[in-house]
Amino acid sequence: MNKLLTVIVDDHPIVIEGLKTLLKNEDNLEIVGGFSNGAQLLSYLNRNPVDLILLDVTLPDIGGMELCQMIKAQFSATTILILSNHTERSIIMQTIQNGASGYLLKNSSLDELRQCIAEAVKGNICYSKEVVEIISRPTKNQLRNTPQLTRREKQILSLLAQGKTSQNIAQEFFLSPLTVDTHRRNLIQKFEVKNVAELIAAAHQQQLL
Amino acid sequence: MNKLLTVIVDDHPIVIEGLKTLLKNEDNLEIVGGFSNGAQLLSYLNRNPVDLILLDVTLPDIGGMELCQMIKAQFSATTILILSNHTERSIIMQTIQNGASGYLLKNSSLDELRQCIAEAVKGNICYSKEVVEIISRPTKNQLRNTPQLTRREKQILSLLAQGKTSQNIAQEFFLSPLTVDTHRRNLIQKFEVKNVAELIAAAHQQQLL
DNA sequence: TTTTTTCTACTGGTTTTTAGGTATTTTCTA
DNA sequence: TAGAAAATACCTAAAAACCAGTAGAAAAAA
Repeated sequence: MNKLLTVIVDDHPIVIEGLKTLLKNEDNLEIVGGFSNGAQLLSYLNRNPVDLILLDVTLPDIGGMELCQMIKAQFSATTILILSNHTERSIIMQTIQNGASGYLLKNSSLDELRQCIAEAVKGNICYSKEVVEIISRPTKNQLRNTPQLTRREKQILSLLAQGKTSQNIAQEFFLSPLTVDTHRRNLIQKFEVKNVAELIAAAHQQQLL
Repeated sequence: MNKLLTVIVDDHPIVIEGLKTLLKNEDNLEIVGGFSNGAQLLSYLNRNPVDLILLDVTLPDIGGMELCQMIKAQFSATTILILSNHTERSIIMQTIQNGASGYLLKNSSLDELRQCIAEAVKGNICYSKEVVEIISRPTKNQLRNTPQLTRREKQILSLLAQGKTSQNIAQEFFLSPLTVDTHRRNLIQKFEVKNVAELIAAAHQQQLL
C-alpha cells in the first residue's frame, strides 16, 4: 500500500514543524508539504496529488470553511482533517457539513491523531474525545429558551421563512390576514426578537426550520 | 461488564421484531423493550435505566429530532443511534446536532450495526458507509447558487439577521440609511429571494450565517 | 492606466410590517 | 364539564421595507 501523501496547512509555522516531526516516523504516511495559507495550498493541489490534508480553520487569506468546500468541490478524493483550537459547537458542525472527515483539537494526543487519520482515510468521520464531548452536550442556549410553538405558529413560521407576506399566508390557509398578523406577532414575542428577520435566524439556530 | 440495556423505537412492529431477532445473540447487549411511538419510550425511560436507544426518525406522535433533544436533555447518559431510511443530508446532520451518536440506514448490514453500536457506546460518533457518502458529497444546491457577496454585503447581512433595521445599520457603519437600503436590495437580488426573511433563511442554508 | 466592481447616495411612491390593544370562538385537558 | 390554551379576527397609526430607477466616487483588477 502506498503511503498517504499528506499536507499540513496552518498559519503558525511552528505547528507545521511540530506536526512534521511528530508524524515523520509514521510508516503509512508521508508529509509532502506544509503551507501557511489557503492560496498556497490550492496552487499545490492543482499540481500534485494529495491524499490527506491536515487543516487549520483560521488562515490569513481565507476561512477554513470556504477552503474546505472548495477543496471538496475540486478534489473530492482528498480527505480533510480539521486541526483547530476552536471549541465552539457550531464551528465543528460546520466543518463537517463542508466535507471534512473529522475534527481534532490541537492538544490531542498523537494516538488520537493516528486513530482519526486511520478512520478518516477509511471513509469514516472521526472526532477526538473532547470534540465528541462538545458535540454531544446540548448548547445551553439551544435547549433553554426554545419557545413552545403551536401547530399554526409552526406552519406560519415556515411560510414566513419562504418570504411569504401575511396576505400570501392568509390565502394559503383561508384565514384573514389579520389573523396571520396576530400569529406573527406572537411568534416575535415568543422568540423575544425584534422582527421576522431575526425570528428566522433564531428559528434556524434552534433547528426549527 | 454489564450488558447494554437497549430499547428499539420504530413505528413498524416488523422492524422492531426483526432487530430483536438480529440482536438477540449479541452477548454485549440486551433488548429490554420495543416501542412504536415517542410517548411510550419517554414513559419507559422515566421508570427504567436504558443505555442505548435505536431510534427511527419518523414516529406517529413526535418527530425524531425533538425526541432526540428531549431524551438528551433528561437522560444525557443514554446513547442514541438513529436508524432510518431518510437519505437527506440535512436530516442526518440535524440528528447529530440534536445529540445522536450515529446514523444508520435500515439496509445496513448487521456488521455495520454492530460496529456503530460499539463506537457509539465508547463515546464516538459513527455512521454507516452510505451515510458517510451522503455527508461528504456536497449538496449540489449548496455549491451551485451560492452568491458571491462583497464585504459590505456580508456585514449588512449579518446585522439584518440580528433584527436590525436599515437605520440601525446605517448608524453602526456611519452610512446613509439609503445606502444600507441599496445593499439590502442587492442582497435580495443576488439570493433571488422575495424579502429579508427569506434572505436570512437562504443565507442560513448556505452556512453564511 | 483604463476598466470594472463596489460603495455610496438619492427620488418618489407603494406595500408590508410592527406596536398598541381588544374580543369571540374553538379545542384541549384536567 | 369548567377552565385554559389556541385560533380566529378586528382597529389605528406609525415605522419600516420594498420597488424601480439613476449616478458619482472610490477601490480593485486588468
